[in-house]
Amino acid sequence: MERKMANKKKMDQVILGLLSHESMSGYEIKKRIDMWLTFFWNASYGSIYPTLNELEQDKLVTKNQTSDKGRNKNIYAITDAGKQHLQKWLESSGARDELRYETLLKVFFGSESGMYNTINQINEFERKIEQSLPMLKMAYQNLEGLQEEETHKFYLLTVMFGIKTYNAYLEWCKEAKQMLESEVKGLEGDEE
Amino acid sequence: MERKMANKKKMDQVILGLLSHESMSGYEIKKRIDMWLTFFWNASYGSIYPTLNELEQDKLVTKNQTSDKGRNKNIYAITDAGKQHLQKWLESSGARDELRYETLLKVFFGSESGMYNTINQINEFERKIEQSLPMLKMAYQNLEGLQEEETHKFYLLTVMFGIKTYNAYLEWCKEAKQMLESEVKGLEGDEE
DNA sequence: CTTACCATGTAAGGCGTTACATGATTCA
DNA sequence: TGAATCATGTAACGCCTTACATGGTAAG
Repeated sequence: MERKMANKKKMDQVILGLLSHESMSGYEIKKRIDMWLTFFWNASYGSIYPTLNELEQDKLVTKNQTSDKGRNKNIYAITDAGKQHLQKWLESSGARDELRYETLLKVFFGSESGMYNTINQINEFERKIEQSLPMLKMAYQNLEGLQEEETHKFYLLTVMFGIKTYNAYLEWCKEAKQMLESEVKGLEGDEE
Repeated sequence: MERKMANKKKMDQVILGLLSHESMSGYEIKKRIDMWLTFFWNASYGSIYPTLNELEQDKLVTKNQTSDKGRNKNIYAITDAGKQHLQKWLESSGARDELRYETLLKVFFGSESGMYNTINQINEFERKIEQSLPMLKMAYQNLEGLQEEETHKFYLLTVMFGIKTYNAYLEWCKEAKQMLESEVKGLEGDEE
């Protein structure tokens, strides 16, 4: 064992990271990921709950079953071993940063579907970005005011990353559409 | 069947797209992906060759076995059905654009490893970007001169996207490190 | 009363990489 | 002669989402 991989499966670290800030349930972990990490990381229950069990078996977290008004809830807490595990990963090098943009694929093959279609695809992309930006900007403003908490500084950095790249995306959308539209004007009169 | 999915597996479209430009072998497809799409899409032989067989069975491509000086080579060509399939996808909406940046995860949990480590992680990220940018800029300059070819306009758009976002990343690296370093200066004298 | 949310989990299966396996040719 | 590149493919397996399954509580 241990021959393959050496990479992948970062769910462990995401969960340990969140638990290092605060003990919580699997359900709450999912909410935090969707709230704070969704811009650059995603997770489903189908990977969260099994991972929590693995982490418990490896003694990196402990499970505390509580019942709040008859409703069962498993609160997980990180152990010292878990903190060490997290730290080791945080200090390791070789981070994998992956982009997988179907929109760019469609743009790349744009000659097969024409300029109008490509413009439509860019518009759809632009709308998605424009819808996401306000949330990032709100997060930015909220975090700016909460600088006393050590963790917030780091949250802020990731939010800044999101805002910067999304603004770059929007600029690109404008320029790309201009390029494509200037092409169309050159052909003026050819279309009915 | 057809109940699940409705999304995913874009390898078909990537291959059809490349073959719509030019007939080629699986090996050559891999090279093209690594050359042109690597910034926003990746593929391995383990997914290319099986997909080519599926596409052939579905009559979306045809295989032509040739032997070039005793060396066997399978040249694939897109069929009319394949072109229709590609077109349908190009014109469909709901593109999935996904980012998965481990570096940002490490930054987000930066409070657990400290400012120095986070700066190191950002430096590593910065170096990777700085190494990739020259290739994108070269591609940009090459494509600018070849505007008569219809396909090149669209290649250029994706290259522009890459350059713009990478520049935004580098800006972020600078700002992020400044924020973290100003923090360190505030504590000057605390370290031995 | 019914919708939304809280809460936990499993099963199936798609997707894609890694590693392995093989062998020819080209170039230094 | 040995390394790099050309060229094709498979097996194993890890990762993750989707869909399913269940049931309680809060709010309108």
